[in-house]
Amino acid sequence: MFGMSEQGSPPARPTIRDVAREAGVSVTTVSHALNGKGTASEATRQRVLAVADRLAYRAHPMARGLRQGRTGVLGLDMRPLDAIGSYLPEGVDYFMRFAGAAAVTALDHGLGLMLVPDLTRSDIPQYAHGVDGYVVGDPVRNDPVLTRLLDAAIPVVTVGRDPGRPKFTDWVGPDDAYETERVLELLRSRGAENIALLAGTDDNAWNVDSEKAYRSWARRGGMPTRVLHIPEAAGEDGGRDAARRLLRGKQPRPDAIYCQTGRHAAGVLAEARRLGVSVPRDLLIAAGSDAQQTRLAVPGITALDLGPEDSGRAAVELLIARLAGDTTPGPIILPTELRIRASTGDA
Amino acid sequence: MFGMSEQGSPPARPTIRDVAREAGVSVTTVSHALNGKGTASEATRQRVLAVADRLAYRAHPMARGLRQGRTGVLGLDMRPLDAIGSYLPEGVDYFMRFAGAAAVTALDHGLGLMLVPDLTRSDIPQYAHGVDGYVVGDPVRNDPVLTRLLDAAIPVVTVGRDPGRPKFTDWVGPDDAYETERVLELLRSRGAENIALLAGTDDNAWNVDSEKAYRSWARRGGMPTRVLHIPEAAGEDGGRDAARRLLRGKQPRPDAIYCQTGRHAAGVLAEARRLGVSVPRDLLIAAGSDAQQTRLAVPGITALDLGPEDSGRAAVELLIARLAGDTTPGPIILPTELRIRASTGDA
DNA sequence: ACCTTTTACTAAAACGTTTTGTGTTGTATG
DNA sequence: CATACAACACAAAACGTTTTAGTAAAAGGT
Repeated sequence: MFGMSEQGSPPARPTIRDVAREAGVSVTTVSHALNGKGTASEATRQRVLAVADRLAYRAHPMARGLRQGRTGVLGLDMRPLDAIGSYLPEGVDYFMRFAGAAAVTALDHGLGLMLVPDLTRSDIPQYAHGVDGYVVGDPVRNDPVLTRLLDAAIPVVTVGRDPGRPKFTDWVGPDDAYETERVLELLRSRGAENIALLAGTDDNAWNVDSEKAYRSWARRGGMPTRVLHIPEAAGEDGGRDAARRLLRGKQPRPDAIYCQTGRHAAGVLAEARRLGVSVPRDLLIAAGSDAQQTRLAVPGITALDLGPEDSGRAAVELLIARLAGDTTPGPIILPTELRIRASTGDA
Repeated sequence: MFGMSEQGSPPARPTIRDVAREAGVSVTTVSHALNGKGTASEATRQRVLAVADRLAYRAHPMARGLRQGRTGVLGLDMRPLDAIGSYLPEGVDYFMRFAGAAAVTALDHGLGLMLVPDLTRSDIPQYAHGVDGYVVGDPVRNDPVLTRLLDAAIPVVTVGRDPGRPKFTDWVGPDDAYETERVLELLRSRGAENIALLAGTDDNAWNVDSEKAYRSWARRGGMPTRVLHIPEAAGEDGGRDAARRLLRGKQPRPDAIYCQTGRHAAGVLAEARRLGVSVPRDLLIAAGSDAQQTRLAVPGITALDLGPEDSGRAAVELLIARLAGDTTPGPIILPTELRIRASTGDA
């Protein structure tokens, strides 16, 4: 106490001790007054608040976090981040809307959201342990990040399920199978009889469940199936290549193509046009994920708007509920919007 | 010491005390061994590392941050975040590339990046004080967030300068005046003799310096000037309205329009087409910011790629340098790329 | 042999907050 | 009058790590 060198000059940052000294009470009373705990009288409380305000006192989150064992910060595994440098705006659109909604939702609960670059690329960095829980998007089968976080006993909620963890139910997201059939039904109602699927190659539930639903739906409807697996990272080029094979190959030409990603769909559209295949007259196109490419294409491409804002919001809320001890079973299924555009023609 | 209930069962999360106990040394020696400090012998160090690895020990960032007075986390003021819910992807593209590069750069230095929703909307939340410094983009004149951060003695670097703070030099970004003239020179070289400027309404340096440069450049070249101020949030609709006024008004019709934002430019293009004005034959269009809209437009719109990745990288690096005590004077001027597309015709 | 420096280690303080445990006083009730 | 409870406050411990301050022993120099 006598060694406190701050006696000579004001501290750079006021601490709870400064407030206690000026208010003439103990640090316990200051803490109680500021946090609505204990039994401080109203008069004491007001005095404390006034002093804290005058000194611009703010609790140090590190100290508080250390004592309380939680920090008030959530982590967001920023999975598509690596692609930014290579200029793949597919993830940009979806992810930003998702991250934005997540951040706002966190803030509404007085929490922060920390962007953590793709944890699949490196071990969990030191600072990333200082969060109360994580949101991870589109886990792949037996996702390594999910493994790490679960091993480290860090609470986690995913968007989409991990195909290799059927018992992990802390996830939110659309019913991919149902949504896929929804688009297929639209294509059928617009006259399609031979629908090809352009799937991605990531081993995540989105791809897995959508393809499974496609095959099941086609079989039940007595329709032919044709699936091409194109890496998500191939983007529009991948879509173009696939369209060439589908529209110029030896097999019967499909009259509709359902692409998982909007960029694949944009590539298919561009190549169809180049090959003289008219959309939507000769070929219908739809995408399982809305993006700038589907919105700005001419003609606009019908797409499932997966509602990244809803996903971000729901994921954060589920994580907060889990942190608060809520054990309501997951998953939380979210609706989507089917944005009908010219690529699927008129009714 | 005798009250330590963890004696009966292993702690949920190993602490440095557990490592010390098992390695048979003090906690000081563990800390030194793990952090490359002190004078631990090599044999002791190896023993400590082995125990720490076996116990999966990781320092608690809160405790470390409290002791060291820094956390290893940077904050990013996510200014356009609010617009996400209203589906304005203008900011999405630029911001995501910016934030992504910033996060990766931070990680490369072992630091984290926390997204903090627009601080202009609320006071700095508690958690947001637990960062070592901030990156703030496009400050407006006497930016309130900058004011708050500087008042709280939180280190800050901006992308773009604050027009009301000529003495604040901790910023990175392009030389907006120079870059504006560059585009104007291109338009002139393509035959333009009457260039209109579509500026934004945010009172930030980007708008201020670009307009000033435009007026100065036109006066020096004996060219007429015409400036319309359109709110950034008006997006393509704003661009369309402006084009109507410029192309249908009583004043002489411009033969080129330079738009600050890519969305304004896309709106101008759409309206010109609707009015039967051919681009680039009758009208040249250029944008001061590259975006999906400028890239995907038909014809593609010539635009300045402001290099958000470079900005994000440079801002984080300058902030890290400042935190390390580096006092090299700012600002750090960054180059841009002029992406020439069909909207400005051929050479 | 003696003094100084280096090696190798430790105990305790420090960081700033919240929580636990306790004491005093006043009031209500049997 | 005695007992129980509530109001109001405080001191100290707790949280987990890093840094400060110190000591014993070994090594090096004169």
